[in-house]
Amino acid sequence: MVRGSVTIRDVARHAGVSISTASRALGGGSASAKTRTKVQQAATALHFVPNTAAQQLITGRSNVVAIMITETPDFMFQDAFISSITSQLMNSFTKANLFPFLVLIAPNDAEGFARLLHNSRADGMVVVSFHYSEQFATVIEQFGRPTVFVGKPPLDMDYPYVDPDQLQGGRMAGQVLTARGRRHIAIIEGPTDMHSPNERNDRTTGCVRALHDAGLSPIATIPGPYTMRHGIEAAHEVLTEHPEVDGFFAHSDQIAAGVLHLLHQHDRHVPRDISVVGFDNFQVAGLVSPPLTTIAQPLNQLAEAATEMLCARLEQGQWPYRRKIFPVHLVERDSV
Amino acid sequence: MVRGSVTIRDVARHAGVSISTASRALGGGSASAKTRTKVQQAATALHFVPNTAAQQLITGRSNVVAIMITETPDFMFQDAFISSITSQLMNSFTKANLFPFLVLIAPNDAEGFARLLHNSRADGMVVVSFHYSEQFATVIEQFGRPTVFVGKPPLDMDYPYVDPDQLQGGRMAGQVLTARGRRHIAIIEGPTDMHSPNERNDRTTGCVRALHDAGLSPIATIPGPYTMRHGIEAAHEVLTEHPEVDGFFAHSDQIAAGVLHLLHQHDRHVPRDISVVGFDNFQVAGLVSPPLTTIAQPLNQLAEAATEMLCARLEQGQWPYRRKIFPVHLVERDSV
DNA sequence: CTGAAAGCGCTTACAG
DNA sequence: CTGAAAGCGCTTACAG
Repeated sequence: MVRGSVTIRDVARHAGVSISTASRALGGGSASAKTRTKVQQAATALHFVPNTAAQQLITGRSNVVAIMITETPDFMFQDAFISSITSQLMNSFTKANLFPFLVLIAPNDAEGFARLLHNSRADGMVVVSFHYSEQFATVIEQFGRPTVFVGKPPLDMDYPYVDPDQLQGGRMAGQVLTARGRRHIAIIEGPTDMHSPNERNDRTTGCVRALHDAGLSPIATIPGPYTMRHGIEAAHEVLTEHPEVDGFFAHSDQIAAGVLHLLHQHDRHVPRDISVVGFDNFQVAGLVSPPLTTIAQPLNQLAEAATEMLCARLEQGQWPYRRKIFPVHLVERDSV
Repeated sequence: MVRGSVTIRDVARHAGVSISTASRALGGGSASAKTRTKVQQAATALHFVPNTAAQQLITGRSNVVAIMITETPDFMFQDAFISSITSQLMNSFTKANLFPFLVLIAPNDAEGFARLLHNSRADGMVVVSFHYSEQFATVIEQFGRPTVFVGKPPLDMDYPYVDPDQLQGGRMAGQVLTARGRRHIAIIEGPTDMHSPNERNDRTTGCVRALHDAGLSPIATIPGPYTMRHGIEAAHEVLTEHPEVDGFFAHSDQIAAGVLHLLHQHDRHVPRDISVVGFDNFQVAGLVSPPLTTIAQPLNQLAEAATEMLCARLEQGQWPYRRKIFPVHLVERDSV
């Protein structure tokens, strides 16, 4: 590992074999058992560490895989979805003997993204949080190596992906609200730039369908970032313009926490006066007051599936499947 | 970027010059203005992206810098200190044209650490959260490249570092408690494995000195992880064994949040009956009830200094200085 | 099973 | 300023 250190040439000499034999003995090539031990002992004795740059130059493989996140570092570490899925991905890639490289970049810095991605030397990539822009789409395309999305990619980007069943999640949220007798329901959405401009958010669509089944329509649909602040501001807006509101479907627990916070400030009792449903089932869902009824998504399964897909693609040269959708389920607490 | 793609040879041919001239024109070498434009145009036209593996093989430099964190991914993303310092480091390294590689590894997996570090191809490293073990110390030593610590390294590891003034921070905490008339003060420490076994925690030492100046000693000193749970359990222990307790110094805001939580459960009023001081001044300090009086440390300055030190070492071949200590300050809220 | 040779894509003395 | 050549440390056909 130290600069100017021992090379395979030294190992070969020490073991009394040629360089090519040493290389084979160390790797998977053919070599007699005797030679193999001799060479491996030499390598150990000399603390030989192969030069990854040279290996990569020959084989074209780095065993590095990029995890792409278009968020500011601050947000990434505060956001439970991203940090959690990222940590799961790092775990499963490491288990698969791949080396995760975090490509963390602000949503407006496509050039920095290209540089970082290139310098990661990655063989493949998983996109965790993608805020759409043409430049970013172009960089991913030019990357030209196997790439899988966590979350459905924008319509014009045809990449394999894993996703929780968003439609079903939205439907469950709508159903639990209407079943409770709520009739004036507002939807506080996540950001709109994570899918194509003309595409509707699946969580919203699912919810709208459930409302429709009960003869209803949402009284408001307000997009924004996955933050508590967005929840607070959106709930404020709804309360002001639609004081009759009696139900909220928030697209994340964090947003729901903001909604609860505002309702509490305005002395609207949850769940007596108003019901609130979240999405994610993260830790915060159990900590807010009242504890939040929410839709749980299986993050670990998403991460594992993404890893498996990418590994298969890297090893067998083709995707085992193009997409995998995971069921979600309702976690009932006290906010409905 | 695509496999089997354009090389400098293609660029040279397209520009009508030799490979060596192309290389010089693209890099910092000598070349006529005319040649330089010609080559750069060719590179752009062909979408040339230099092969970093080849560059590294020649120059011995990758421009990658490792950020080492011996924690489980889960903890890292939940811990405000680590995630915050990491995100600041990533920012400042990126600004310095270096590529941060997160080496995130469980505290017991020294072998995995060695592999990850090696595969990062890093030119240097900054150690953010170091839980001591001989194996880890050995891996860092064998890494053999410039390494700087955030936080004072264990005594037997002589690496340059940046650190907030821990001693002064502890002293401030002690002083604000004694000034408030508290006389039965417990210290809830962070982990003990982050410094050498026979070494005392500097935050504790500072606090003990302040108590000593007031003719006091701590009634208890309880180490543990930087978590809310540790705060809860330790406060419970103190309350049980030393019911006379009237002051807590928690080594992190997170621990303090746990202490506050437990005191609330046991109907001990803060700050009327008991005072609590934290450390960090993270967001949680303003959110708990009552808002927490705490010691603020300048994370961004720590990160920037670490980056500067490492950059200087990488470019000029020597450390500009071996350590840099940053002042901390007391942030008074309502818990004392 | 083993060794000599070619070559991955660059950079950098060395001559001119 | 420019080109031909050497070489970074490996791996992998190719012969034997």
